[in-house]
Amino acid sequence: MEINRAIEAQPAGGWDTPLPRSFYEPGAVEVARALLNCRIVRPAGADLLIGRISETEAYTQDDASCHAFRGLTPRNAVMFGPGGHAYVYFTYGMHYCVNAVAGPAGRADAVLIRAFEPIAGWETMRERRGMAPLPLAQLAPVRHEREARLTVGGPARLCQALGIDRELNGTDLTIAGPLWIAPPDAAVGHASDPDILATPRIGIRQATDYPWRFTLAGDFYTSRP
DNA sequence: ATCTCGATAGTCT
DNA sequence: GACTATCGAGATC
Repeated sequence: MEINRAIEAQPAGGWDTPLPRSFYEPGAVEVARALLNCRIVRPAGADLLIGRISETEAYTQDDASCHAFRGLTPRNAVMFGPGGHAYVYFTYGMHYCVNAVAGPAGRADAVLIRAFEPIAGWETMRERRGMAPLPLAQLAPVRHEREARLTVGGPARLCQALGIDRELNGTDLTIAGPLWIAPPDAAVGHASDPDILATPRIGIRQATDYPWRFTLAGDFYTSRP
């Protein structure tokens, strides 16, 4: 297995220390693998929403299913900028999805964040998703079918849980602002290559055979392989 | 567990 | 005018 440069370049740090721009410089496939287990962080008023990224998809500018495949438009403009920014798009008349832009400026790659494990702020996430609060006795997220529906099973669910909409399009993910991505928790660590599952991407009609959807073997917080 | 379908609006041909 | 990197409800097995 080849060494993942994006992971090597990643410094140690807490949830409050965003990954640096250099993390996003490789292409979408490499960054998509490296983002597994990293933490997506979203301040929400008084509390903080944090999730452990558990499912990603890579989109490269050479790939017919990528929004940037047919060139620059107002919608996909942030994909053509430097890596480490959020590309948020609106689709099907009602849903938002978030990507982390990858590659250097001029290379329009992006990584779709499809699922995460709620780590902090799950009460707020449930509220935003329109789900009933859990019983008071439950002090932490439980690995339950109902709980998975919170942030797993489609990329628009996690956007709803985190309150991500078009206003966050273009957000710099390398600074601690309204949305950023931090390294994995030290106790969790980076995904090791042998644990990463690569399967076809979901919901596309072009280039359906590229195995560019990444999950972790045995991870509860991912839709079925 | 797996399916079909409707909602709903922005983007591009 | 067609299509969409979707979700949730409801039907059906």
